[in-house]
Amino acid sequence: MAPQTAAKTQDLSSPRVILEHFLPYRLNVLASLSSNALAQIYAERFGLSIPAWRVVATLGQYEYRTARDIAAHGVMHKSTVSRAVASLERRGLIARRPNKDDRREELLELTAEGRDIYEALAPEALAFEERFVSVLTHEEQRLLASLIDRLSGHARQLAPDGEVEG
Amino acid sequence: MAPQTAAKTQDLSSPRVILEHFLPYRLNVLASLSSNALAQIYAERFGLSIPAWRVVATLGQYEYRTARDIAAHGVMHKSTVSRAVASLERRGLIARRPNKDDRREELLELTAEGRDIYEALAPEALAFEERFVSVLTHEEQRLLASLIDRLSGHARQLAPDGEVEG
DNA sequence: GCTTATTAGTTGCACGTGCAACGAGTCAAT
DNA sequence: ATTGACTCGTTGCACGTGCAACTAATAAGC
Repeated sequence: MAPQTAAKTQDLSSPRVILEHFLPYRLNVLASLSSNALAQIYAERFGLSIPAWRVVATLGQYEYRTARDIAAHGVMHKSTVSRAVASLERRGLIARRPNKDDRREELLELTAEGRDIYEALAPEALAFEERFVSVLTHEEQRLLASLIDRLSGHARQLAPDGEVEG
Repeated sequence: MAPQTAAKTQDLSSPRVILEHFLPYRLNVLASLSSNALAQIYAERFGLSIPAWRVVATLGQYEYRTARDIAAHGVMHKSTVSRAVASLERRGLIARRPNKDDRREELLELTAEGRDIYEALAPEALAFEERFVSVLTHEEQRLLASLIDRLSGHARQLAPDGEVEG
């Protein structure tokens, strides 16, 4: 033991990251759990990848969107969206239509068949979410949502540039 | 309009998923934001992938662990861990030592060099976490942690089988 | 009008990852 | 001892994804 100071041996080792308490780690585990469980619904039953599901969900919600909007909104890389869009178009689930005002971009929308899938999927997704959060009271759900919102807003400032995989 | 009932046209369309309110989506976006920001630290400065960082962090915290433990604990696929371990071993950051009691498994530990990296990384990871959650009060942080814990426990029951990417 | 910078979207490439199949080791039953 | 079920870890394969470079279109500077 050091004679001069009362330093404990613990002080000589640097701080440790306790993974069970480490927020980025915990968030990723929880996000993966929810993502994978949800993916079983849209992957096994409709053959949709995660990005494809997001494109369908965005167009189901918003009617018309450009690929760029979906990428920014869904926080995905533009190449990821590009490939998901190409795949969905090959399957006849979405249609693209050039924007006459700016011919660089294309407006995307669900076809009738795509909307059928969305309308089959949406209730199941909502039902899953309900099961998922059923351990929390409504008040806790509301609180969690607001904490996530504040953290997300702050995190986007910390990582300012562009798209982030979601 | 239907003459008999006061049904609105809205009622004819199926329910929609509002992505901005959809918890699996929001969780994934937030997890990605934190993950990517954190990855800048250990990727750019130490050349570690996410799984490699998790192996190092686990061994930094626990001293000895098997690959299987790390996979289960870190919620990763065993092949993912296997490759991260192989890569870290090639770089001389971890060492493996067969378990004499059960020669199927190998005990992993950080080498001196691996520990150096961990000790450089851990304070930065903790500092990042602090910046990340600094928008929340301590009480809110504590609350968020408990909500995440309860959701994670519940989610593991919903998706019972095995490993989940983190 | 021309030149340069910027933006939407695509694609080749490299790489990380999940899956399934496999080898090696353990354990239980007989 | 032998068989069969199970577990730890590795690896071939296919595929999804990020990155950077590219095309086409637009916008800005002059």
